[in-house]
Amino acid sequence: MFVSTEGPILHADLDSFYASVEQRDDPALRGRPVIVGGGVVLAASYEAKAYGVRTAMTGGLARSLCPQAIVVPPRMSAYAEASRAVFGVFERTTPLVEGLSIDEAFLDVGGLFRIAGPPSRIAARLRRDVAEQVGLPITVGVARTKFLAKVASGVAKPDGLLVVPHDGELAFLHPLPVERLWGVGQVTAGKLRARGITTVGQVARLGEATLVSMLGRAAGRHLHALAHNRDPRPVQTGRRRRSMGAQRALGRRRRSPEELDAVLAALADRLARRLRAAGRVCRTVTLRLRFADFSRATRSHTLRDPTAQTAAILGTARGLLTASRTMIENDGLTLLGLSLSNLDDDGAVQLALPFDGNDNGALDATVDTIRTRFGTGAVTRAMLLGHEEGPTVPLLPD
DNA sequence: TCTGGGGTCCTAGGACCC
DNA sequence: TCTGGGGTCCTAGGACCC
Repeated sequence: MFVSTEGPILHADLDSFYASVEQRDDPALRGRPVIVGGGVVLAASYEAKAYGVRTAMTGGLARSLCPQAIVVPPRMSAYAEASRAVFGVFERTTPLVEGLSIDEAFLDVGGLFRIAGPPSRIAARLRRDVAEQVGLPITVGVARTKFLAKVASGVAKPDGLLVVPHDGELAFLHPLPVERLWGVGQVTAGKLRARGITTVGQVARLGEATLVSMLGRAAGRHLHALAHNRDPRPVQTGRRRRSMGAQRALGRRRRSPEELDAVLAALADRLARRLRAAGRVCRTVTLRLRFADFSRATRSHTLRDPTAQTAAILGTARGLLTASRTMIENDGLTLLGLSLSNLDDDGAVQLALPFDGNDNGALDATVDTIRTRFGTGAVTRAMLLGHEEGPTVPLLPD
């Protein structure tokens, strides 16, 4: 983990990311309203947004708003690849990159002035590099703090660049609607609106104690600080994920216990593989349930010993599912999810040996060598690592 | 229109320990 | 016999983000 010194900070955010990748890869989609995703809108091109189509909207509503939209299924691997390429551009701009999601990041460019010029020039070049090297539009907000840089990119979208000058921070911030504040969603905006508060400037005039009594301690303090543009958080590289999850929507049809168990087993298997591929272990297994009325419930169990084994994770998940049987039968289950948290690094030692892929005998010999040296039980996983970017193939079952 | 899939952080009560 | 204050961990729920 590396923590930076002090701004200026860029917030770089790809525009309508999935839809832009689709338009990049299929010229027939350019300039036309594009919706990625079927049941729910995962992303909409700006041409579709002009008709009111929004992310997370149901497909039916989106099509009724924009009947001429072209709906394409998501291609997650293409987006992951595009994301890697864009983050490559980020890393060549500055080593101080904090990824926030697949399509946005903070970049600390303080200290680059002498070699790269002022932040506005760095940001302009970043946008040009992403356009030329990856073929995607990206918006960049520049400010002294993370929070303000993020607000700036939100205001500048799409395909824009906005620099908030040091002496114009509050003049920029205070006229904005409260929804622009990071962390203010529907619920919080509703609470504020109920008191007649619609702009950031109005929030700033409220005392911290008032905000805390309205929104709770953390949210109140957070909002108070942001409204006054106080955000000391540095750009942090190397942040690690704290949980890992997978879920499956089930529709409204009633599912048999056997069907549910099959879904659960698939989720546990997928997660355990991802956990092992990341070299990590978990201690807490959480079952996520959603019901016909869209209410949700979670049931969790914390293990004594951390694990990344499919069997241990699935066994725990099965226990939680069994304990939730009555709820599931009464309320109509529509989604089943599993989440792993309390993550830690796998303590395993990894030993890699060169191996001629054409010679199966060489693999056995390698495993034997390790077993002779470290004991029969020492080899719990054998992975075939490809040259360069090749896949990692597990050779022994867990 | 009838609602995906992947995450982060905070709150609050109870158990337990010193 | 009745009692304080502080801390950590676990569980469940909720807001929010992309």
